[in-house]
Parts: sequence; structure tokens; C-alpha cells
Amino acid sequence: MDNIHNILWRGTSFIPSFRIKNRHSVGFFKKLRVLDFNLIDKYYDMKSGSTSNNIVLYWHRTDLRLHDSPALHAALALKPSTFIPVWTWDPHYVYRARVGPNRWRFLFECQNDLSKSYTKLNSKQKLWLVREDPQTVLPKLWKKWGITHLVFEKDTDPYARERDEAVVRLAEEAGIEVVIRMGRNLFDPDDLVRKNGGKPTMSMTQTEKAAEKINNGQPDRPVETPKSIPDPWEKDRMDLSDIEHEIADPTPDLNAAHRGTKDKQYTQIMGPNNDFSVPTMGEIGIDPSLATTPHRGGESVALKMLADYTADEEYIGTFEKPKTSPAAFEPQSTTLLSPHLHFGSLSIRKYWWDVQDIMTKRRKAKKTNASVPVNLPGQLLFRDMYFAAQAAIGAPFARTHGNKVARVIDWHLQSKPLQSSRNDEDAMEDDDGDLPARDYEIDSLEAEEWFQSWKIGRTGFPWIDALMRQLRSEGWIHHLGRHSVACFLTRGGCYVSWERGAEVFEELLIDHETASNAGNWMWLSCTAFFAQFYRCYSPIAFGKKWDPNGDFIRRYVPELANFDKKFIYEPWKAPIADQKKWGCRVTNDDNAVDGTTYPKPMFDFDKQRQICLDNMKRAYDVRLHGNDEQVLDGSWKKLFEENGGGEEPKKKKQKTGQKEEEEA
DNA sequence: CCAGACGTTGAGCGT
DNA sequence: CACGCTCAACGTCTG
Repeated sequence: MDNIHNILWRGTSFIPSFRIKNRHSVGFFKKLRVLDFNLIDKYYDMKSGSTSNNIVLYWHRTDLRLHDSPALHAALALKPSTFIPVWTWDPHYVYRARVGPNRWRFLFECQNDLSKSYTKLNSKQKLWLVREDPQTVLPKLWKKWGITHLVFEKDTDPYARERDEAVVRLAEEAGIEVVIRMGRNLFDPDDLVRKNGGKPTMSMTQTEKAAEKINNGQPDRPVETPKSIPDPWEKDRMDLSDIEHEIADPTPDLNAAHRGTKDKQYTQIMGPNNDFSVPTMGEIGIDPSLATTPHRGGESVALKMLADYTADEEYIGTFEKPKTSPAAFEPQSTTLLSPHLHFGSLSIRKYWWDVQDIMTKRRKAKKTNASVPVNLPGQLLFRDMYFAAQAAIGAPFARTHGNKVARVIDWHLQSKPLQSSRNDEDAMEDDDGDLPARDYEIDSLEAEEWFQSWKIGRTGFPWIDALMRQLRSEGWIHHLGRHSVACFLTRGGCYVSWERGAEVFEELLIDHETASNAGNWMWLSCTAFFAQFYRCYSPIAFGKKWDPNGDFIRRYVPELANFDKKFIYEPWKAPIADQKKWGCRVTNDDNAVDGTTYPKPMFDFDKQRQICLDNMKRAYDVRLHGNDEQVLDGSWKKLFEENGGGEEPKKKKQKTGQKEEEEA
């Protein structure tokens, strides 16, 4: 990882050397704390004067905003004579990431909002969206537009690292200066890893300690929002008609199932109107009416939401995640800002500091505040923990195979092993984490049926089905709801691989983030981070605790809307006469989904829970991890058979001894 | 080295 | 309604 990090920074050689050293060791900048990068940019700006001939290409990716963007700030500090903010419509995201209609629309809203904000500051400006693979199109743009500097926000996702490393190399070859700034997290994930002894951050204790070593646990203060934006080139030079356009290869298309009409997104490099516009749902071949989420994208939406929340200081100061209800809707009990953090339409540092300033004020006024990690800043730090864990592990973080922190459990519906040719170390390093679409082993038809029913919200457990239907229609469910359905699919119900669930979340969540998604699925399935598998969410009792009347179920499983609260979490227990009276029969005989029937529970939960518990106990006794040799060579299943037959499990101490021998 | 506390958010019972 | 105990028992951190 360090290697990649160095390559990323090597392209910044034009920057005075103090910029890439530890900021605390640097001359007169030593005493500066939170605003240092801001001031360094200003200092550099003064030295370079305002007569620069810098032609700057600003590459938007994880930062669909103008406020608090350290990278954008650095770009503008170059005093560009010409400034072009672009988005490259990357086929990797378009075809090789799972993205459902709701997230597509959220992205378009973020892009359009940003584009409008640019135009507001300079009528000649907008977000210039170019429809081609960044690795092929950027060199063409540098040439066509005479670019001298490429600036972008650092991205530590495995695919992004690989892509950015390639782009930086191309830039070096072309003599383009590259400036990279961290702005996606509270702390640079690579810094957190270094401060954690080079190891993945596996607990909040570790993460807090590592953060403490960076800046006493305080992220940088937000940088200022630009008040003006330089011009792009005149219209005729911006025009890319004379550029050879490579049309993206749409196979495999993981999102093909959503496309009802012809996919026209790559036909022209500047889009169908030759105006660099943001794609429409129609252009990507997806019916706009499939995007049913009420949650809206865009920086202006995000800033308004944050301002509204921070106006309620009592809410901010007393926020405790475990006390917020997963059954609340209209309004939900949490802030819904996570999708904005994902797309960068909200800066996480602005969020952190706006909240922290309120908490400091309350502390002085001797008002009670909740504390880390259940409070809001703690929640944001949680996100950094997952990013840093992913940064240390790379692509295998999103799966079990090759993932040293992932415990190996004999789930149903396991991913098929990666192609043997990709099992060597080089292939692992090239691996971008979510490619190719991995098929899975259907070892149990029953488990496959359970998985499919879970996916569409027809398990027969109303609490689970309500959550899964909310996820599908709105692209968001409360964190504890995610816990509930994830536990149910994996260790507390179906015993299906967490990777299957993570793929469904990847497609449906508008706030999907690989690090958080994989991290949370590993947490809930007791694969990593968390191990108390005997603490199990009940699909009946857990929802009831928050919502005894079942209003949440009535909203998202409307066929049960008239059921008495006595039966709404267990409708199969209602007498037939009542079922008829309430207009919905609980039966598997009739497949109609017209609202007059609701399925019976797909298994006896208590029985299934016990099976899961026994299996988890055995799997923990096997003590295998995703990077163990038996996992990489596929022989791991034998160990489960040996231990499954009532044989004495390996003793912990024995295993420790073995490890020491191996290392010696 | 070991014992005991702790860990973002369980369920079910009791006071 | 808030808290505390037990259920059976994980890995990690601390003193």
C-alpha cells in the first residue's frame, strides 16, 4: 500500500517539498494546526503570483461539491488562466459496479446541482462531463486543452487507486503536474493505517488512538468555498468533435437487468446534444419511474439539511445512535446525510466541525452531550475506521477470499473462487475488488430460495420484509434495520454468505460505500470486527421493541395494514377468520401479489437460529481466515467436514503454538 | 502471563 | 419506562 501511496504523491514534484512532508515538521508552518493546508496553498499562491499560465483540469470524482474541497481549493490556488472541471463517465462504475435506479438518479442530481453552482459563479462554466474511460480520455483532454495541471481528491478505494496510479503515470509522461488532496474522510485512511502500526483498524479503540496521533483526533477545519471560478476555453476549443472516441465495452453489464430501453450513454463523447451534459435516466436505458426514492441529491440539498439539523442543538448534542429508532419514517430518526457523504455533496469535515462546535458550546454551558462512539462525531469516525481497514487490506476487504481479517465460515451460497489464474499475488494486486461479477455456488436450493425471498421482501417475517421493501423503494434504511436484515440473512437465520447480502446492498443503497458496506456486513455476520454471535436479532422481538403498533410494517407491507397489533409481527398466528376480516390471507398456496395474500414465514426462526448458533460455534473452532492457505487453494471445506463430525475442536492454545512455529 | 473489563446499538425476564 | 441480571460464552484491551 505504501508503494501505491508514494506513486500517488510522486506526481506532485512541482510542489515545494514541505508540502509532502509531515506537516508538523515544516519550518514556520510548524505551529499551524488545523488550517495549515489552506494557508500553505495561499502561501504558494502568493509566490506564484496572479499572472500564471496554469491551465488546470479539475477531475471531480468523490467530491460533487464546491464547499470545503481541499483539492478544488488547491486547484484554484494555482490561479489558473483556464480552469476546466470535468467528470469522466467511467465505464467501470457504469457497468461493473452494481447501481440501481435510485442511486443513478441521486448521482445525476448531485452532478446537475454542482454544474449549476459553477454556472452561478461563472456563466461560462459548468461541470464538463466527458463520456469515456478516464484512462483513455484524460490524455486526449490534456492535449486538446493544453492542460498543465491535473488536480483531484484522493480516493483510497482499491479500484480508484489502481486507476489513479495509471492516470498519474500517464500525466508524468505527458509532463502534466498532478496535485492530490485528501478530502473524502476525516483523516487520510493511509495515515490512520500508519498510525495504527501499518495494520487495519479493527476497533474503534484502535481508530481513536490512531486519530489521536494525527492531530489530537481533530480533523482539518473546512477550507473556504470559492467565490469565483476562472473561465474555461472558448466554445470552439472546448469542442471535442475532432477527438477519436472510444466507446465503452458494455460487457459484462451488472446493471443490465434495470435497462428497459436502449443504452445510449456512450454514443457521443460530449453526450447526445454535444454539450457535455449530465446523462439522463433515459440515456442510460433506465425508466425514470423506477427511481422511487424520496431522498434527493445535490450539494445545495445537503447543506440545507445540515443547517436544519444543526439549528436543533438539543438533537445534535444528545444524539445517540443506539437510541434512534429503525422503525421511524417521515421523518426518519437519523440525518439521512450518508448518501451526501458518499457522493461528496457534503464534506465530512464540515459535518464534523459544525456538530463539534455545537457540542463544545453545550459543554461550556454544562449541558449534557452523548460521547464517542455513539454520538454524531463518533458515527463519522466509524466511517473512517472502515476506510482505514479497507486501505490496509485492499481489494480483498470486500470479500472473504484473500482477506486476512475475515473469518471463514461455511455459509450457504458462497462466492465461487476467483479464477485460478488470478490467485497469484500479482493478480491479487491488480484486483480492483469488485470485478468480475462473481458467481456463487448454489449448494442448497432451500438457501437460494430464502435468499431470493429476502431480496424482494417476501420472507413471511413482516419486520424483515418491511425493511427490505423500504430498501428497494427508497434506497435507504436505518442502520439498525440493516443490522436486523443482515443478521437474518447470515448468522441469525438463513446462514447465507454475507457477500450475497453485500451485493444486494451495493445495488440498492443510495449511500453505498464499499468500505462501510463490506465492513458492516462482516461485522453483522461475525466475520470480522465483531464476534458475539450469540447476540442475535429476532425478526419479531426487535421491531416490536421500537414499534409495538407495527406502523412501520403497515407502511411498507400494506397488505398487513389492517392486522391487529397483536399479530402484525407474526401474522401466521392470526385466526383465519381474522385474516379474512383484515383482507389478507397468510398462505403460500396463492402466488398473487395483489395485496390479498402474504407468505407464511419461510422457516421456524427459533429452530433456524439454533442451527446457525451451532454452525457458528463450529466455524469459530476451525479458526480459519480468508488469507489462510487452505482458503486460497480451496481445500478449506475439508476442515469443516472434519470438525463437523463431532470431533474435538482444535484448542486455541494449540493453534497459537502452531502459529509461532510457522513464524519461527 | 493472566484475570477481568470491555466492546456502537440482543432477548427475555425480573425489579 | 429504565435498569439489571442471565443466557452461554466471542476477541481484544488493560492493569
